Amino acid sequence: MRHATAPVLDQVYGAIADPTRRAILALLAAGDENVGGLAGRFPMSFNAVSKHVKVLERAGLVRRRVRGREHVLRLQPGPLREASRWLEHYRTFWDARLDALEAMLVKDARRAGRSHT
Amino acid sequence: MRHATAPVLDQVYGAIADPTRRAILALLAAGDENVGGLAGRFPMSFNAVSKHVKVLERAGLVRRRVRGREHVLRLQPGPLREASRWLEHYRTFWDARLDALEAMLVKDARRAGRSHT
DNA sequence: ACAATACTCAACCATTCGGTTGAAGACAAG
DNA sequence: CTTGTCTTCAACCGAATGGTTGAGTATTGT
Repeated sequence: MRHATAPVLDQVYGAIADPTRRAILALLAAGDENVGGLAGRFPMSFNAVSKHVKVLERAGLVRRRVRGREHVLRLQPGPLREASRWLEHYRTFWDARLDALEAMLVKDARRAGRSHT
Repeated sequence: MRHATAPVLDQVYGAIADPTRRAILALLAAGDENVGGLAGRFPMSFNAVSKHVKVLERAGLVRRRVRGREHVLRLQPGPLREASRWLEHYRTFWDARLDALEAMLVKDARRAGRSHT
């Protein structure tokens, strides 16, 4: 159970931990945009948005294509797939583990009930 | 497409963005543990681990039950399910969006090919 | 009663983060 | 060529993070 991709996960989960960045991803899902197009939709400076985009880019969630003076951003689904797979895998694993634990507790409770009857 | 649960997501994704905390969750999946039991497995101080546990607790991923002088931690799957659902939902959505976009590009390329043949 | 154990709390430190402003660079349009 | 537009870069700021150490608080064991 080794995490060769741990740094990627760090970056991806770190990136989507911020609501502004999740919103940017949601906007980009509706179509490519340049930085200014995104910035207009947030109550913060252009530069702040530019920084958020850079974080998403470093996490591999967004690709930038420079076209003239505009930088057009496109969603990049690969890392998200990976992050989702990791979470989903562990979630089912943990769920199963906790279900088993609960079943065990129920069994114990039943035994205890029988013993003092 | 509203995010009523956004703060929860912030905390959960923020929590699992750290490799130490992911490792703690993995350990707890193998069974309940107290803080010291976890701390022994990491190359950092007891207090550092205690802090990580507190972060996981605040994110709702772990529940603490004080039993005498020991604090025994148990995995709490609820928030993880939520985080996983969110990611999975958006992932499929984004995948579909990008597939559609690619299909459109392919169609355009085909048209372009026909036009200059 | 005393010592050891399992913790938390508080202070501190360096680094990162999320935001700002101001400047400079690259391109477009007049 | 000059002006305006789209963007990055750099410096700065306050707050949060991830780590440390030191002290204090319960609880357990002798």
